[in-house]
Amino acid sequence: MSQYDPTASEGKWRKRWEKERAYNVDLTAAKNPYYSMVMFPYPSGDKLHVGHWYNFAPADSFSRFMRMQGNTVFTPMGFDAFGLPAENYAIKTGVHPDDSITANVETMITQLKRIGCMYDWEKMVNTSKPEYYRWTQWLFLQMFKNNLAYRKDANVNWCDSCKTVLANEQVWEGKCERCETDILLKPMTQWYWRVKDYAQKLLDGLDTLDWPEKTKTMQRNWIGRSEGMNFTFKVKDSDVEFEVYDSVPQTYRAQTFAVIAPEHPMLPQLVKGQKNEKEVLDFIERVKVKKATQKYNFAEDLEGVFTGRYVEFVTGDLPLWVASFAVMDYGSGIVNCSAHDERDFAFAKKYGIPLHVVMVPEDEKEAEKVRNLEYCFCKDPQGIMLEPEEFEGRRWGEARQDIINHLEQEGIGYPVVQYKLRDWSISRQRYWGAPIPIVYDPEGNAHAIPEKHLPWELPHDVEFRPTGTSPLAQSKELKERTEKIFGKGWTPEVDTMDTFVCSSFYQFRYLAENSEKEFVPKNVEKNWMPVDMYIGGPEHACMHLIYARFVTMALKDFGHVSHDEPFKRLVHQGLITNQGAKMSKSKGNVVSPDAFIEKYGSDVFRMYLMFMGPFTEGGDWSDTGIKGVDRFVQRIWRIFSEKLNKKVDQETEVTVKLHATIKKVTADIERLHFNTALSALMELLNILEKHDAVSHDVAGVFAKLLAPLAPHLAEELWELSGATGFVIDQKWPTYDEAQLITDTITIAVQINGKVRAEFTAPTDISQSDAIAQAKQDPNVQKYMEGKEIRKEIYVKGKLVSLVVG
RNA sequence: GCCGCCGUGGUGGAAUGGUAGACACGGGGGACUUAAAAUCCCCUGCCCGCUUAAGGGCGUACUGGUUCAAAUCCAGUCGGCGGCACCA
Repeated sequence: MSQYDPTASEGKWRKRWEKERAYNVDLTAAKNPYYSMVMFPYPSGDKLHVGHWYNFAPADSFSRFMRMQGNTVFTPMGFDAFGLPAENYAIKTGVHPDDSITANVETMITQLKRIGCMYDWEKMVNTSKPEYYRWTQWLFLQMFKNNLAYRKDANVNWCDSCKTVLANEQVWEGKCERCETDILLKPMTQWYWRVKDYAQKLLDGLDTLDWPEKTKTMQRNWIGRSEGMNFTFKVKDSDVEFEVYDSVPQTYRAQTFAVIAPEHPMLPQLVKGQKNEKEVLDFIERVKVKKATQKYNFAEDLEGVFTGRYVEFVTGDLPLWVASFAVMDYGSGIVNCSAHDERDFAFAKKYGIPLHVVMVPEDEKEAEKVRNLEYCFCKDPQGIMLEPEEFEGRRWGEARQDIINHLEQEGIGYPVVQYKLRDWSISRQRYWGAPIPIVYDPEGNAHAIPEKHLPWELPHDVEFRPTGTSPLAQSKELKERTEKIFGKGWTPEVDTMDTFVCSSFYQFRYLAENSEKEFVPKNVEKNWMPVDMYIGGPEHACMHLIYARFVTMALKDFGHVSHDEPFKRLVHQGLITNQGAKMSKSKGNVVSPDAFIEKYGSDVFRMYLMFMGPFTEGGDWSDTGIKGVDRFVQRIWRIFSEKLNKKVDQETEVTVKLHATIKKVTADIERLHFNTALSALMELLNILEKHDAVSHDVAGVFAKLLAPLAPHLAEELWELSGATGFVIDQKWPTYDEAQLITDTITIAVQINGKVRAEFTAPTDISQSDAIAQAKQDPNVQKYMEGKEIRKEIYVKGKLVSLVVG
């Protein structure tokens, strides 16, 4: 009895695929292009972990399926190679990031190849190589040229341990996401990209995408569109005016005070010369740091101080307070406050600021409580308006638009739309990233580096030890290069770009085949974009996946690409945990695939991951179940190598099961239900095992159905079945609906909803015959005895339901 | 607090209105073997019944509802997971 030897077989087929360039795609000539991508990995020094396999292997199975369906499938692979880990490693060991990354990429490629994916390695990208990051810089220049890049002095999130600025997304509960050090504030000049300009477009585009609803909802919340009105507040005894945003302008009459964010740049000027100037300034300093460095808690951290200033509004002169809860990055940083907002209400109560009620509940008892300021009544569509008098008696929800129109007519305010989304800070005070292609003249003005000087290379002569300034500032070579090209006194920008910039456009660079001449060939881009299927983790829902969409939209507006959206269909794989916990080095619960691959081969391992449960749900790792998949593989091999026979009178049972399996496996892989596709194949095998011989045709179909899931074994089986060529080049099998029909069927009989009997009948039995036959069953008769039949239902081919009573 | 998802045997899971537990893992029993591994066969939701059986009851987190029929749809409750949370 021959044993299947996965190690020998898998190596053999990988070599043959490579030799015959089975997975290399001619991008210009492709028919039915299907672009299938996974989120590219970071090349860490560690080996591939279960999470990588769980992402890449099922994604590959889907790609293989699409290929056999007649598509030219392009699945590239690359490396998101810039970023902190390599730099931190360099700081620790002195190994240059370029060296460690190059080595890591090499070992990672070897490991990735063992999965047996259809990657077209000729189109690989590595974001840390000059031939890639010249385009990262080119992208920056496009943004700069089109006024989507700007510089702004801002308090940035500063991690004193990593010595770097962090994006809002990288701050976790006031701590650095990486090292958990408390964030400090540091004023710095940063480059920003105007994502906010695209807020509406980013929002609208979501409706066109085949993405998980959950992810779309997360993006919608992240973008945070809100409709309301702006009012103008003039500061009393001053020329200063503020536009103040209000999302519930219905209750504008209730406004009795206003608050300003502690971070507001005008604040020092406003309080200058006030009696309590020092008190206010001290408060601002303290709260600013507190807000930036720890999670703000509405109830516990509610505090403020009176500025001594008043603002003029139609409701009178409102005292202006500095309040901890006011946010600088939303609206104008000034908030109008009323009795009809939970926070405002709590704040006013705490500091004894007068409140004025303009809306009450319908219930008179409750209304009385609200009038007496016993609790805050807000945002209830049924609330009854007391003011303004033109709207007295109307409902809060229903009167909204009328009040807005009224306010607009009266010139008190004007409608506006606000977004929570903030512009993207792309500057990083780090070494290991793409240098920002900007130089400064002796007066300090920013100039774009002309494209002919790209790639603007990352200098090599830097110390990695963080000093608080950007590492590039130490490079003599960079300084000299800048002066040589631009003139004496010119200085280079020393910040590098956020790695999310690198990963925002790689889908185009795969298509460019690393071309130096163009960002992406127009015809290829038009033919292949958008990406048909993008598979990766849900953790990127609000960063990478918004940035990539923004960049694509911007590039389309600049005329470089032809579509607004980069990823037509998105799927998130589930998470594989170990003993219920996320696998991590610190917990020491990381499962290494290596031992399993060694023992069972890559086909078994990837099938086991898929067999564990639904792809999008992940699951908890267990290493006992893999045996079952190994047995499946060995049984396939044994059955086909022992029972294969040219002359087989195929029995109906086999034919029916075969067609049913084709149908089920096809539907299941389409839905990414790999677990049930596999169980269908196991069922088919269980049937085949009962028969003495198996035809070459059946073996061939089995090989094809198996090809997406176990690519190596399928080739071996295809060869065994006597066929030539690669199984992956074959057409996906089709089933014949007529062959699914059996001679007899089993019909269940329900009495009052409970199954009491079943009988076999000809497939084409009529409704009346089925019901008649059901009634003849002795057990059924027992339940019908002395009772009247009230209703008879026949579900074709499945059951008879009788209602008696 | 808000939004979303989920809850099924000892375990992973299957079934998206039509015979709950497919397919596996684990467990029990048997065959083969000097023995073990491997392999093969049978049993395996819980309970009642029985020499064997026929049959019956209960059962998809909980409580109700809709329906001839509910794991599936609706309402509420409890538990778990994920995201957001000062956005005026």
